[in-house]
Amino acid sequence: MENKPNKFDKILNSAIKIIGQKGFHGAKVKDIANDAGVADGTIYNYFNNKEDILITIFKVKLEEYVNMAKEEIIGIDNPEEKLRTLVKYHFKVMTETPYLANVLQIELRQPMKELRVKVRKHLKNYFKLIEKVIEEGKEKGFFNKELDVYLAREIYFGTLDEIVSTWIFKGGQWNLLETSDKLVPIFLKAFK
Amino acid sequence: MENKPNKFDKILNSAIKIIGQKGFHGAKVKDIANDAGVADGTIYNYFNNKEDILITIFKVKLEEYVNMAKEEIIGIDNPEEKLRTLVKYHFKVMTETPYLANVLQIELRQPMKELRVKVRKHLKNYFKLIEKVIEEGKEKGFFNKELDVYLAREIYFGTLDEIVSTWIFKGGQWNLLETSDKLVPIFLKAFK
Amino acid sequence: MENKPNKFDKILNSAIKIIGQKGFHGAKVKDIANDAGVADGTIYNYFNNKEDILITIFKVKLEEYVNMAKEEIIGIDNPEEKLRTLVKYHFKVMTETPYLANVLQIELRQPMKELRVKVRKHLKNYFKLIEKVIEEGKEKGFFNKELDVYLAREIYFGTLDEIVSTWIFKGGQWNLLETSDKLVPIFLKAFK
Amino acid sequence: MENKPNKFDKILNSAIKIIGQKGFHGAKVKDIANDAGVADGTIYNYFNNKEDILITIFKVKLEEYVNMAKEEIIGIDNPEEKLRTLVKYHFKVMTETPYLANVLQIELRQPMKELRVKVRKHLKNYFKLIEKVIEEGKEKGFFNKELDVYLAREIYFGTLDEIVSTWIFKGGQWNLLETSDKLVPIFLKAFK
DNA sequence: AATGAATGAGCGTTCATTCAT
DNA sequence: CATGAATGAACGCTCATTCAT
Repeated sequence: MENKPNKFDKILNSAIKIIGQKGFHGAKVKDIANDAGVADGTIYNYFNNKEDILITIFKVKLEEYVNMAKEEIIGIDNPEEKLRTLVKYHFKVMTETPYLANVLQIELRQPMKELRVKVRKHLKNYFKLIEKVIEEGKEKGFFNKELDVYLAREIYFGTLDEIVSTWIFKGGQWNLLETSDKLVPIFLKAFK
Repeated sequence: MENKPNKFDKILNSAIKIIGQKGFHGAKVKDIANDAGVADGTIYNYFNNKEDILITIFKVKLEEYVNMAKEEIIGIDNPEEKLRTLVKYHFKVMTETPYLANVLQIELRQPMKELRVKVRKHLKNYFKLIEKVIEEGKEKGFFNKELDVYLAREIYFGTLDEIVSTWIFKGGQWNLLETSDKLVPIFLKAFK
Repeated sequence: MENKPNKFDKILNSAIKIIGQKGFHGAKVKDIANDAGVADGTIYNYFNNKEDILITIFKVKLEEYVNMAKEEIIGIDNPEEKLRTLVKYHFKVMTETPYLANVLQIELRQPMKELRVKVRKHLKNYFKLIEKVIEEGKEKGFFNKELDVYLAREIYFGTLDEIVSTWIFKGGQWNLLETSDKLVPIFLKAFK
Repeated sequence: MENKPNKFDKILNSAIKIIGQKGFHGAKVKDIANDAGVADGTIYNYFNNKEDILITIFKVKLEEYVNMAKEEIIGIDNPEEKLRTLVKYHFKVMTETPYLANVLQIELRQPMKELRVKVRKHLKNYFKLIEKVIEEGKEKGFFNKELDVYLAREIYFGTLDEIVSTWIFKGGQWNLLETSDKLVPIFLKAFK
């Protein structure tokens, strides 16, 4: 139970690093294997093929992310405060794991349709979490009763996505946490 | 005076179609040539290489887009009305030219860094247009004097981008114009 | 009778320049046409194909060379003096027309067998000229009666060829005429 | 310990054969792979690229040649005898490995300058060997004290090169060893 | 499980040649 | 004769995947 997980994790982390640096197409299986310190062929003992690696990154890391995000808001009652916490957490993770941020931001828009479907599937739980918070905000009277939850989630996620994209694009030159201080009040107004 | 532009346009439109369907990597030069009804080599009379095709799509089509968008708001005084018009125009174009929408939405996040830089460069004028409208809204008292224009533009663009992404992802099953009717009031509230 | 020869010569000289710089394979028909100030297609009004250009260079330039070389020794009786003159003339031409020297030195060893046959054919008259001088030297008692004329010609031509090759290879850093002053006495001893 | 050298040698020998027949440009990587009984891609496990194959031929085969040539003269004291042995050995190798002879004779004059430099580099040790023998001949009083060693080497190599070129060109119709019996005395006279 | 040599389909690009104008 | 846009066959090289050891 220890050898395999170790190697699996090693490969997965190397994949995040290499794909984050070079993109899915630019990342060669050999590069990932080298970085992980295993032979090319070994990768195929843990993953079906190259696509499977990417999909697994999304599956594992987004699940991790959602679980952590849920823990972050576990003691919070106020839906507005929950939202603020989620935004901060999003920016924090992106700042602290830049390779992963690159992968999530960029590979989410997979040009290969079938791959895109598989990849976006794992966002669903993240979307659900956000939608639940917004729903709760509506129920508790913080947000507008007429607010379309799905649209609000698109505003939420699209905005965060764009902010991180720009931030990555500009080389991560500023502190995203300060951005969240300006962003959250606007969200709250928007959803009122 | 007619042949050359015709062939250039033919190739460009075929490229939009094929790249829109299969993504930049999935689109083979041969596919584009076949679709345009020219020989492979002919493409290289009009473009330096495959990358150049993608960059040219962004250059030409975004310039066209921005020029048309500017015309759309030419007679309008009210900044809120301008914003509403721009949102509608965005959704209209995406609806009417789905292949182009695909290219713009997906290839904007090029994993190849150098290519991404070149591609995003041509968004600048679109960003400027939005920022100008928001700025004007602040000056005329429609929007909050404290509003960060760049952040507002990221909300605007990120949201539209995400909405269109989801819409494409779901196969374009609903009318984006109805979405705009719900979205614009939220933007206006957010920017107040 | 004037237009055509003009253009023919222009193309031929451009071909010598470009092939001399880049080699036969490296020289593109377009490069030659550009340098000659004509359209690509025009070349095919004067030459059957690219190979024909190279063959024509050898034909025209070697004929010119042999005719000039013959004139150089026209008033000379002494076969040793003739040999000295031919060596000097060889080095002089190679020094004064470096592009041509490049072509003759390098493209003579055409890897394409059929082309090589056609190219070397035009050396024949040059070989004959040398052989005649050596023959004459034997008859007049300057050279050894037992000397194999063909072998002597191979020594003569092979040596000059190698000297020029080395000289080109080293970037033409020294004066070939000085080399001839050292070389000729050795030839005379060898053929005695 | 046996597979890898085998495959490397197989590819190298096939390359000599194919390049010897068709020239460097005419030899397709696929041809070489087919002849060696390996897949195209396998070649790139042993060589960086096509150029590298040619350079390696020169490196390996000329090193082999020089080592063997050195052994040939190992027990010989007399520099004239050494020279005779080297000439015979040169012709013997060219006769026995005609493909290699083709490659060495023809590809030495690479039109591609950078490649030519790399290729000729590996001749240096052969040149040094000849020069050493000539130098020794001068010191021991067999050759003229005034003889320019580099020029003598150019005569030696240029002549052998031209003789083999002509011989290859004419289809190898006669015995080169007989030529050496006539050539060596001329060399000895020339260097006196 | 692990290895890494071997595979071979696949692709972007070049360029000699043609031919309608 | 001159043009130069169009052609399309051809090739070096890559790299995900396999499989004998």
